[in-house]
Amino acid sequence: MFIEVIIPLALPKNYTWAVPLAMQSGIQPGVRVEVTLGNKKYAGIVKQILQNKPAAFEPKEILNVLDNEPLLHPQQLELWQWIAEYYMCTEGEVMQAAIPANLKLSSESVLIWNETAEYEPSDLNDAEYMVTEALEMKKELRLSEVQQLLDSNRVYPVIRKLIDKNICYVWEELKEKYKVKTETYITLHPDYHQEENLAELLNNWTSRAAKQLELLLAYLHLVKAEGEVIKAELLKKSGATDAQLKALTDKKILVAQKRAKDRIVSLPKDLNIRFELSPAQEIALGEINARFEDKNVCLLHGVTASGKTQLYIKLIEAHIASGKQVLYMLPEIALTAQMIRRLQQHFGSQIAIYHSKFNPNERVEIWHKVKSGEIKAVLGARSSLFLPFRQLGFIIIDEEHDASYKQQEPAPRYHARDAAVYYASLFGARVLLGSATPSIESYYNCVRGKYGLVTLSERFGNAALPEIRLVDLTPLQTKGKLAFSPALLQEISDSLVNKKQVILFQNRRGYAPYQICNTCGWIPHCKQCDVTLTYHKSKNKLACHYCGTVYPVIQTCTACGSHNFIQKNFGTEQIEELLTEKFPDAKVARMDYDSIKGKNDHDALIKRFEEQRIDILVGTQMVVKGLDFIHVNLVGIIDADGILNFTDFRVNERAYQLMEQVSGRAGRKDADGKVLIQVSNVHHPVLQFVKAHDYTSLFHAELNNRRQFGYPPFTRLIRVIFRHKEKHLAEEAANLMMQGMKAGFAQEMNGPAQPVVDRVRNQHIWEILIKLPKNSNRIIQCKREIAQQIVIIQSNKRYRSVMILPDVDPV
DNA sequence: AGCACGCCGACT
DNA sequence: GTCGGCGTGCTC
Repeated sequence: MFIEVIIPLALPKNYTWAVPLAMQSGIQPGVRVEVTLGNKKYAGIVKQILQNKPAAFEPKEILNVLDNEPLLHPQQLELWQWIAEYYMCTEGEVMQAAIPANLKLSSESVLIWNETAEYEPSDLNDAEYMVTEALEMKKELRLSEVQQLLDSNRVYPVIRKLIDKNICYVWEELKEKYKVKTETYITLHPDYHQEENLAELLNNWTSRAAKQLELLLAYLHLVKAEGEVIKAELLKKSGATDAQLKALTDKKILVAQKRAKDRIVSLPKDLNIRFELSPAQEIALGEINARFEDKNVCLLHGVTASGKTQLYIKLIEAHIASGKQVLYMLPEIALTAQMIRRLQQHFGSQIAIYHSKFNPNERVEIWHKVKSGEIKAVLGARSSLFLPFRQLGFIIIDEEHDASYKQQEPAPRYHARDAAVYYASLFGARVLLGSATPSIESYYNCVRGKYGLVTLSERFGNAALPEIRLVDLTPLQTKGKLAFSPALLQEISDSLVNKKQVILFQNRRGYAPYQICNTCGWIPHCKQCDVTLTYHKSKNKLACHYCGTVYPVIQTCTACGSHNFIQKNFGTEQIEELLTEKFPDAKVARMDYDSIKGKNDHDALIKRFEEQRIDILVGTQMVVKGLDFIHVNLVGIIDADGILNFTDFRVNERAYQLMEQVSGRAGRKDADGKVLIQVSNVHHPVLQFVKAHDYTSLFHAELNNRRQFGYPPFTRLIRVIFRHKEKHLAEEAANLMMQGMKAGFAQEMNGPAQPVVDRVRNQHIWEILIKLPKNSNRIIQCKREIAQQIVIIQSNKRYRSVMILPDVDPV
């Protein structure tokens, strides 16, 4: 028997192993097997059983079958294969992204002391002697311990010497990292289950071991009160020690037993949570169900604060009731405690949360419970798509326009929304996309009848959409950029007087986006990236927002030696500072990547804002995503020009989404909301759409642009990225691909060109953009051609080290 | 991804 | 002369 196995590495293809007769009965697709590859061991996943022995090589035998039952269902393996093909990566890379870290095992080398070793200490150098000494004492050393001992990562030469000298040998140990969490519970020994036996024991207790008697009484008390007794709790409540308890168990009075304990504890379902849908929501719900009669995918276009979440809850309930599982995806950042609490109150232990903040052991437990079907619904970020659902009936992709559904780095560069639509088809499941500002692609799919469309144009509770005012900065900008126009200051002050809250949006972190030498115009740049450094006042450092490197503040201009720097533009940090100056009585807080360091900072800040312990919140993108604050009546966009002046074909779409979503934070309940947009380019067409909250007009205008310039949704894009620390090597490799594909794809190829930021972490970047007609054969052909070109280019050793990365459907 | 093999500079 | 740097090739 031979099997094709997926190894969690970027191997160009899957490898084949032989299965010894004794292990054959345990083999089926989806189980993990222990295999040797080179001189490491891995846990790979069986993809399929092969009928014939491969002719080209002699397969090695697998070492072990690691699971009694498959780790996943056939649909997951199918999804992996689809993602690998569609997004041009290996199945191993998909496996890396899909499986929780603690289910991926790889071996660690363990040095084993050779008992029969004979050696001359004088033959050994210092390092060898140190390791030998430690080995003789401990008999076993893992690679990491040797590294620690020698304070070096390059220990292999030393180990080689020791093996040569017969002092030790190496064993590759494959370790299961997942640990079952256990707790010890205490029961009374069966001898004392009879009342009279127990009474006798207590009555005849000698004066010695008073502490043990005390402990025993504490136990009896606790068991009466709680029904069962956990060791840790008993020791804590009685103040007894481990030794005293051990004495009682040794005397066979008490019994201590271990049992597995779930890490996943969910809130109990709150049965009092009942809510009624508004008439508009009822209608929308009916329409969604009607669309699902003949379409598998439906887009719910609901304005901000229209109560989409309530609709989701009703739909999830219905699907669970029909015995199916549900996946509810949100962008990572929108998975706030607020949201999680809301869902857990409705679904209790039926729902699990899954995102990057969960620890590896918890993820394994969720994995198994989803696989068994015990968990009915998952609320998660992008990666929750890979959970092993058994009977998936329904997927919700909320904020479907959000670009963070597309994974950028590393491979697989998949789009969770698009992959979800394919995944659902494997189960015959329905997909609901939700957004107040749908992506042009999804809305177009509705317009041409591929997806169903349901519109919810009324805010919940009949709240009005916020009034939007443009503030023209041009006449105000006599001496450089201005953070606050008088109009904005007035509105903020009004809000504060009325005890309302304010959100200010500025899409730049730090204090000043760049410093410039006032004498010669020189601007400090990152040494590794082609970007200006942002000044962070609180840390008094310059930071590169691309690679994260921090530099000391530059006092002297490198170009002219002058000490006269001025700061240009505003980051959130400076906005916050200026606000504190202008409104000394207001409580101001900042929400951006720098102020949200710890895992709970984000939730804590939201909570403080919710409780009105903050009056003005300044933030970047982070304030946009799905936050629901009822006391906000003013939203200010400090610098709309910064949003409108990108050079991407999606600028208009993005700018609209951003501004409409930020605006949506205002006036979510009864209060009138107001939005002030500060901008120099007042006549930018997108602003008119934002002002009128007119998504459909934006859509049609944008669709015309896309048609005219041949962009999605009328074409499919594949971007090929070339990266190398030598600029000309990356460029040459890109040119080679242009040449190589000219014959078949001359019309569709664009470039090579350098992106706006053409160097990141010392890597120069060149890109080719291919615009393909929506003809699936042609697209498949093109992908095949790209893959071939990569092989050809890299067979030339000059370009071996150039990174060539295909990115399908780039965002 | 490791890791071995193999070819060129700073040291006992 | 050797140790050790990392470029290149292979793993069923």
